[in-house]
Amino acid sequence: MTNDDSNVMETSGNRAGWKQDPEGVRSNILAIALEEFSRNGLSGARMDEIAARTRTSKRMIYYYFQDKEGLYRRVLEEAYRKVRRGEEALELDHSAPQDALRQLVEFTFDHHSRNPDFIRLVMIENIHHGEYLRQSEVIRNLNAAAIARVQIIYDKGVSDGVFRPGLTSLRIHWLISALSFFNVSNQKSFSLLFGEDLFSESGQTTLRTQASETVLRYVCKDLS
Amino acid sequence: MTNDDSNVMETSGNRAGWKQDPEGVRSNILAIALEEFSRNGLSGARMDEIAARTRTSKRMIYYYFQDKEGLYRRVLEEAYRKVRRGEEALELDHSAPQDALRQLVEFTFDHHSRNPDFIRLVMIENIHHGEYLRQSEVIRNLNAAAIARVQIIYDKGVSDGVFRPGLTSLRIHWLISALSFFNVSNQKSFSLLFGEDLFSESGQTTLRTQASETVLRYVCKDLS
DNA sequence: AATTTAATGTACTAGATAGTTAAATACGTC
DNA sequence: GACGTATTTAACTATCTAGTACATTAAATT
Repeated sequence: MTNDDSNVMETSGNRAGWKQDPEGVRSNILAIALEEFSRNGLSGARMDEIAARTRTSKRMIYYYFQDKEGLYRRVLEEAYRKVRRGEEALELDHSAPQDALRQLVEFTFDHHSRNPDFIRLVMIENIHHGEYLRQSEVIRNLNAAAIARVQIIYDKGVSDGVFRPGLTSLRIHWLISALSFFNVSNQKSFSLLFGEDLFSESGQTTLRTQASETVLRYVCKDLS
Repeated sequence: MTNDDSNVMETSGNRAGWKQDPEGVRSNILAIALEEFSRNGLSGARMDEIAARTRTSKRMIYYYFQDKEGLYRRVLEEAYRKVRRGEEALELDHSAPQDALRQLVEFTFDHHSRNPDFIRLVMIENIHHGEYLRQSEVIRNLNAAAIARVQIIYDKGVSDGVFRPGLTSLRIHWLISALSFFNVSNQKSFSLLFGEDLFSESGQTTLRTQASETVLRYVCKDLS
């Protein structure tokens, strides 16, 4: 009879007073998982490691996200959402087309540079042949905006007579992405093979200018 | 007495007549390992799977390459060597600078496109922060040639008065690499988000032209 | 021919890792 | 305030995986 109480006490330990906080727990898991997947890749990341760094336990990860791939998918979605939200900060519509385009390129360049975790996730996703990106309708709907932004600037530039006609916003967007993405994605290999000059603070400033110059020279009718 | 013979026979199986072929075995292992690492990444690749696809056994992989990382390092080195050998095929020194540069860009664009396994290895290596690239002195010595090739063309163009001065061969090489690399590395994510148009056969032809145009417009004094 | 060395095959193991089982605790609702 | 559901904990397991021990055969050397 009297033993029951003591048994319960013995195993209770620090479980005495915990508060429920589903949303907090979920977002805490996602934040840590983003770091781990981004650092180590899908197969490289360890569920035990993620769990340990979390304020909760491994069981909760499976409770909320089913399995490792489910967690990865949610991390990917969340990363895209966050980055796209960040892009909405840019406001440039009433500038001259050349200025607007320059601003767009330099903003994108900086934005990628500030979000290396996101870049790494996209790299990882490409390693996996876009398998998980393909499964997410959410993400696919977030990206029309990027093309539309270029389209507006380009159309204005053409009708102003400063941009050459015959280009497409898709290809201009591809060019901007290529320069901004590569700058982050291949920073390690490039600096190991060719030196660190381009990736110092001043090197990056110059490279950003080079990027916008490159795009402008590609799009403009005459060189300014 | 008489049992000894039969015992030996029973376990001998297909091991009767095998020939030694160290170099063949080594290169067979490397070729399969390249495919597996390139497809699945360092932590994603499975030693058992590599061994199974090999004409030899797992034991031999460890015999020749010590451990998984040792194998990966050799695969990386071999891939760089092979790709750099492929680049030596290009011969263009006595063309006009604009033509030479255009040829160089389009050659690089195609060369990357033909070697997706190599591109994937470089992506994977960047995910690993260039950890293994850093360890290989072999590779670091292979890359001066790429810059030198650009330098020759650029110097000629400047002294001919067709290229603008003040640029560096390093930055021009960075630009060429960015366009050629991104085209392969981000093909999956880009086509999933923005459609497959750029990656059809005709789309790629146009994109290659866009790449060389981009570089030329960046480098040339006046637009042709 | 005997002996040594290099190359290969087979079977195994220790540890890592994704995922589970079973039970306890908080919270909303009647 | 009793009851059912959502949330959380801790300990456990089956499997996967890198790496090894040990035996064996081909070639080189003497």
